[in-house]
Amino acid sequence: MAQIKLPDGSIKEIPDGTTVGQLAEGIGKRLAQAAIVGKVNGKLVDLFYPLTGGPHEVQIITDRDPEGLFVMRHSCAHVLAQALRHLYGTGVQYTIGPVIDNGFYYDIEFPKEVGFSADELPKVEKEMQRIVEQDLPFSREDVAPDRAKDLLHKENQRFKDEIIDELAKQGEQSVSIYRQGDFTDLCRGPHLPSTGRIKAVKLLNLAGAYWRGDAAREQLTRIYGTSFFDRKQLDEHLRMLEEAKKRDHRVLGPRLGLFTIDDAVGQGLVLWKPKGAVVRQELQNFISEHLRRQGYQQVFTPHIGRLGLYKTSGHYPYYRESQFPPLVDRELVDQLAAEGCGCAELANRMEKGEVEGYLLKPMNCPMHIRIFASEQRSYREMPVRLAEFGTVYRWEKSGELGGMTRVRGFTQDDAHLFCTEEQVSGEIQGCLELVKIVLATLGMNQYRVRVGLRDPDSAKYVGDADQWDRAEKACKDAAQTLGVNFTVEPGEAAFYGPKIDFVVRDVIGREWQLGTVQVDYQLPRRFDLAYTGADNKPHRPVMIHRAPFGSMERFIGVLTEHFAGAFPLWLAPVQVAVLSISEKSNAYAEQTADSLKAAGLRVESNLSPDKIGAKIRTATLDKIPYMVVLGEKEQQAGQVAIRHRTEGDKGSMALAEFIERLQQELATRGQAPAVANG
RNA sequence: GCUGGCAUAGCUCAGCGGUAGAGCGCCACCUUGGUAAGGUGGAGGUCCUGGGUUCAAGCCCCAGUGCCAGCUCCA
Repeated sequence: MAQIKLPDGSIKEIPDGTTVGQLAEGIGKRLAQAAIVGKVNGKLVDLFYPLTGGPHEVQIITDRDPEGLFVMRHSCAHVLAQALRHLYGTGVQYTIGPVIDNGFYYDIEFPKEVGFSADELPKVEKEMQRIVEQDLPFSREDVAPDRAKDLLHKENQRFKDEIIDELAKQGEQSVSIYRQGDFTDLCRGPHLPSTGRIKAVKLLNLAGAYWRGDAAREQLTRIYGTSFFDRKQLDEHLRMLEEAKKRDHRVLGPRLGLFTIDDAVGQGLVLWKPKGAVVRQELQNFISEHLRRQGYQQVFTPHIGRLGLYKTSGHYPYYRESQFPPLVDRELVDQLAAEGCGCAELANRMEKGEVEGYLLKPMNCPMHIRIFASEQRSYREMPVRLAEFGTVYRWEKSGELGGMTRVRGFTQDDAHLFCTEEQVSGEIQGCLELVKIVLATLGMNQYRVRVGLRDPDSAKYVGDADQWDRAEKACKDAAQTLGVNFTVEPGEAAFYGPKIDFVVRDVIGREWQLGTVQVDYQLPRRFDLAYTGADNKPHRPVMIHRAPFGSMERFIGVLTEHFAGAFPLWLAPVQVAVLSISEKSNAYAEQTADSLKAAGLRVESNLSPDKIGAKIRTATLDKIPYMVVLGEKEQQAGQVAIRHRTEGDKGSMALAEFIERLQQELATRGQAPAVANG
């Protein structure tokens, strides 16, 4: 007899060899019908998995469990590969087909004569549907690795060899083969009882992918799909994808006049248009207030600096690939040209440090360090906190660029804190507090925090172990004090010190690193920085790099999506739209707009001959927070009729009162709604 | 950088190897209106760039550039 314990705590005795499916049947008919797979002692197994001995903890996974969806999607990947073989012949090579967030994919190598395109996805879907309707049962066979290879060779598959060899090397005595109908695949499983359990499947797009993620190896076609247990959920998911597309900052940004990226200017170089500049300026003002409060000092530094500076910092040539090539000193170029020096030779000499040149700065820190080093420093003035909205340039590979989130020139809300060893902990806390204020004010609560620590088994880190221990503890403590969920990730530290990253997810599900706080022992040493201690001896300061927004470009890109372009009043490029009912009221409207502008508000008037409905629609689509509707009625009463973008008609009030309320809302940065009903 | 797809009016997109299209936007005129689209007319094109095939190329071929998806990378 086998002993099993069910999730409700009940204990059952069943004959040895009873399958999970049979167990489900014994519990209830409906459960058996809904059953997808079983979970035995925490491991997912097929319904035909036999239970023996025990005691085992057994749970029946149904289509209502997340694991059920996972298994179904995995089975979908198999059906996809099967359909492709039906349509494009046995020359179709299938490699790996895992489940991912919100779906699955399969990496395929098509025979050379097949030019597979996205247009054919519906055809493939139809074939998958046919396979689903046949309701083919999935079966499993456990075989020795060599036997598995033979089986798959019979299916014409060669990629699987490599996976099987690896499993064998890991000591696996047997591997599992799954089959449904005429399809055979190496797979860990488990799978659905049969293909008929797939209810709603949709192939989404294709993309290139490398075999084993290695650019040197075969290029495969990755086919993405998703599936759900009912049509409604699939439709809802597809609708959400559409919705997400509408929030995409690459669409919204240009439409709302925030920024443009112009091929004539260059790839990955952002042109901030007037409305985008307003948003950026407001954010910078906001953060500057907090910088002053926290005792930062603002500095400005140039866009280029001598190559030698970046050799000292270690940025050149170590990160050469991700920098724009150096600018070479004019006189030297002339002289070298006269000598007949070629490009290869020039690069060579530059590397060796024989050629003077300038680098478009990839980071601000070396220049801030030189500011710190420009004076003799006493422990009494520490910490020194130097802040700059500093623009840096990085040579991102062309395929990496996109929108505002991955660009070649960007402005960091950067700062470098030079402090004593004892001050590190407090300074980190101050940095995190700032990030927390920023994100809270903007209502961005969907972020995660990563504390990157050193890998204890690696020797690549600089600084002594004591320092590291203290700094890592300071980072962890600060994250704890901050009161946010954070993960500790050993091996994720920079080589020069531990770090804390804030990662935000955008509407398409991509994650972006925004704010970052990093402790650095390396640069103070490379630049031989020192301050005089109370003991009248020189001491090495510790540096902290921090950027709460990360970069203005990326931050505003993500922020645009976060608000779907509808910025809160304090950030809105246009805060109030003044709309005249008819041209008879244009004069009153203009006068009102002037008063609003005089009060410091950003105002746009619409005095066109459009009807009021159309004007309201336009202003609403432009995401302007407040509308002032002005007709003869308002003029006679000496009032303004207020409409809020999302809340609709707010009734009339005196202009002075409206201004007063807006100013209140601005003062609190929208933390308290200003124009309430009435 | 690699693979695939795409590139036509300011925007979103149709388009057949044979005279370049629609909707929105823009401009003008009519209308002077009351809380998400009033009507009419008009302007606007290097069909991404450079080559090639063809009597004829926006369409077919080659190369380049850019964008999108993904891979790889991301101090």
